[in-house]
Amino acid sequence: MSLRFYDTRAREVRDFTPLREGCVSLYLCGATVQAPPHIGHIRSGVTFDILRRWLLHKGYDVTFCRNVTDIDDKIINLAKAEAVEWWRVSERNQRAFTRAYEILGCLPPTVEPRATGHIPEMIELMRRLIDRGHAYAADDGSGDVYFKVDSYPAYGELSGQRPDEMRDADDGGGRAKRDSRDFALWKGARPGEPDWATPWGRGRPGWHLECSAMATKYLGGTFDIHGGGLDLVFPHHENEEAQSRAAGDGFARYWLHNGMLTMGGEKMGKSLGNSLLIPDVVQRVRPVELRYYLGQVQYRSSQDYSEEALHEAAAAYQRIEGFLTRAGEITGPVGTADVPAGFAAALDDDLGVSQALAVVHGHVRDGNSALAEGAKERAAGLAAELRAMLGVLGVDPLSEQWSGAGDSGLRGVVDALVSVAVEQRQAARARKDYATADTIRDRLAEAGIVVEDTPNGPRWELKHG
RNA sequence: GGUGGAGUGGCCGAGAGGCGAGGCAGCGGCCUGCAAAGCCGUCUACACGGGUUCAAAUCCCGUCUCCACCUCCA
Repeated sequence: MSLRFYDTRAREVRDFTPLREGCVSLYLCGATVQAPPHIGHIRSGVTFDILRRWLLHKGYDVTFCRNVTDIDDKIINLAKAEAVEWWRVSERNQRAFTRAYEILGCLPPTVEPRATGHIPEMIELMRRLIDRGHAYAADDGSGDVYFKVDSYPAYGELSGQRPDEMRDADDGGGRAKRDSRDFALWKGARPGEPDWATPWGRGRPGWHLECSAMATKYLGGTFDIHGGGLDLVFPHHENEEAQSRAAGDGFARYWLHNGMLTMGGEKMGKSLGNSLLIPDVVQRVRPVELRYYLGQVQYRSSQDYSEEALHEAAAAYQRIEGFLTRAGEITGPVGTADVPAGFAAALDDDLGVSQALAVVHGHVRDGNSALAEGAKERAAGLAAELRAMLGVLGVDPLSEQWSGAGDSGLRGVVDALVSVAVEQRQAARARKDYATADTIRDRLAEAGIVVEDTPNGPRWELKHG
């Protein structure tokens, strides 16, 4: 089966063929860095990280551009409230995003451009739009530049909106708009706010312009995939597409949008006061378990966060992890293999992770059976395929990211210490002194160490969560 | 008012005209000194009301409920 995606614009699943054979250009609307990320932002990050890993696995050369919008009203207002420069706010939050992506094991983007670093590109794009009659500088000398929506008949095609049916925009700043649907490409300077010079006066970027400018700079006038959250379809992506196409670019060939993360059925949002921040959540489960949780639901569905579901996901992940750990202990280091066909077919079909996970769990079950039967080769083969699948999903417990290689020095020490206790317990068991044996096991458990008796003797590991 | 999406077993979540996704939890069994882990079995569900069909969770009509977007938003 070939790779296919649900394209928001076409409103259907389409076979994916890249513009240039063997290469995929991918643009993701990253963050407007006005606050630290909550787990909804990171769900989006994980979704597109899985997409990227799958494309890489399939052999594509992926150029992944994830932008940072480092200036907007909220950033400016926050800076005012804190009496600091605007860039201190955006830098601080950008670092929080970067940390969060790292903690969750998202591969760094090929390029991560920031809006304010691309003012010349934005000016050039506005120039093209004005020359073609699709934009105008405000007559009032404010420095505002607007996109002329009625000059672009296809406006609304991406989001399925009909301009006539839309509610009147009320974006406050529209001082000199000729039509209420026109949107600001550029906002004229206001006292005490950052601004940059343009041929139409000083000012700062409007929201949508930066993505068009940066996407085309790094990926070309036409590129393969544009991704982002479902809440960006309108107006952000509609406006991006309008700007770029009106300027003569082809822009995105496929539009992918991830569903929202909700809490109690309501969208998680910075402004809604129901944000769960990454540092809080990774207190409750390990980062890899959070990633597994966020990545287990098909990306277009909304996902309702709950503590219970989070812990269920952690339990499911630990089961997978347990098999790989035991397989490694019994059969030796787990090797590499390709992913099973069923897994590949599931991911090819619009990133069907739930189907893919059914294959993952099937391998875990079969692998456990193989271990129990002493079928080492079979177990090793299944473990290798399992690792390949988990690698695509970004949750391979044996990968450098998650294997905890950093503690290896301490681990040896702990192993030696635990071994002393375990040997004493074995001695007690041998003389059928089960009270002593159980006491030792209980005390280790209190210390966070789980001892299991297996046909190959006792083994131990650290308890999670 | 417009646009789009969703309602599945105790819970999370796939699927999409017949052939029990998967996970978590529970229960029973095997294993174990007892556990743990694991394996096997079990709980057979698709918002509601009609209809089409040999057959509907899946198609059609209607109803209800919820969500997202149309305003900053991943």
